Amino acid sequence: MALEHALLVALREQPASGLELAQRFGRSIGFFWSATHQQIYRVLGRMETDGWVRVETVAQQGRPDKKVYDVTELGGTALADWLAEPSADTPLRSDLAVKLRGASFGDREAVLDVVRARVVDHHTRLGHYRQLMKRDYPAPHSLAGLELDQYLVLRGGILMEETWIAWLTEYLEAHS
Amino acid sequence: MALEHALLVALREQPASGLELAQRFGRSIGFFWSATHQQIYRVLGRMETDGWVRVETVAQQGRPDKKVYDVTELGGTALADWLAEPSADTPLRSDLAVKLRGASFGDREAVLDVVRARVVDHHTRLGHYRQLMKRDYPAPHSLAGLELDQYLVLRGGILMEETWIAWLTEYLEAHS
DNA sequence: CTCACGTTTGCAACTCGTTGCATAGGTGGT
DNA sequence: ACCACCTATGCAACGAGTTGCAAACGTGAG
Repeated sequence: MALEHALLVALREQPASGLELAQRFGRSIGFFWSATHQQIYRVLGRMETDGWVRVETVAQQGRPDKKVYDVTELGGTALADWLAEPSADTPLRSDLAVKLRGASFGDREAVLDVVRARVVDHHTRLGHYRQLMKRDYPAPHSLAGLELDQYLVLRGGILMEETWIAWLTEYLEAHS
Repeated sequence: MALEHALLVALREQPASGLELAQRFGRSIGFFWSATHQQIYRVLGRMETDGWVRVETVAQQGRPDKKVYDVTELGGTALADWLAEPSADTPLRSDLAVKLRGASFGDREAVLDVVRARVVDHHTRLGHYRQLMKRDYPAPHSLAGLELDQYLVLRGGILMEETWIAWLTEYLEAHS
């Protein structure tokens, strides 16, 4: 699918090793895409044989060598092509929504507890995002290009978290 | 993951055949969970061997027989158990977000076109949801139990669509 | 020196989801 | 009769994602 392309975007922003990519995915890009290190290694290998990335082994002090990947010209055009493709919108895949809908068929109070726990999660994440926002983009109106895009994606993460909280709160209030 | 449980919820609402389930997933429950008929057939088969559902072959006039599935007691308790489990929140997995972030590395105008197309999609879907809302739940405050839950999930679908539109609109405006 | 620990890379097995195709019953047109 | 089409069920193959484990390298503690 498109983990390839997510990696291309990440590597164009900054060349990195597999593990560094995995860590970055836990942060910024990971708002909208996640991947484990095993998956990343496998895909990087495939991308290397396809000639989308080149690799350079870098010695480190006090640590094993790392293999730093960078995007080739071929990879760059593959990315540009993909960016221009129409993208089908993926249905949400939320198991929590299924639980909300099915609450009548189990212990409703237990489901409400599950929902309350998730509200806490979303608040935590939202707090984290807002902190990033304040730290990295204190003056959004002066941004342009890559930085503006990064800001806008973080902004989307915040909007999504706020929506989850609003929705789940509405659910809890309707059932109280 | 939890397609099993989504099917249990659907079948508890109304026993159905595989194809009917696939069609319903294109609608109501499908706001937050989708599945093709092949996948549904496979999972229904597994659920039958596990004793979660029972099956009854129903003759129809002018059509091939269909196999109507219903939830067993064992399936009911499996569902109730799952409903009470905490549910980890799934990262969003949106390839559009990756494109937004990577737009600098390709043709920005092309990416904006992709975004505009998606805004249209979301508007279409939102219109559809609002129509369902008006038709099926004209008086939300009088709802309770299963119907209230169904209403609230549809409500969530609407909130999500509105958020997508708001976000993508903000993106377009920032780049104009 | 050895052992526990952390880092980086990687393999293997499994599950889940998608795509393409196949089969079988039935309708209606020519 | 034949063909095109719809409904309903299903198989097989592939690709994507997850989980558990392992190997290789280095540091620091005892």
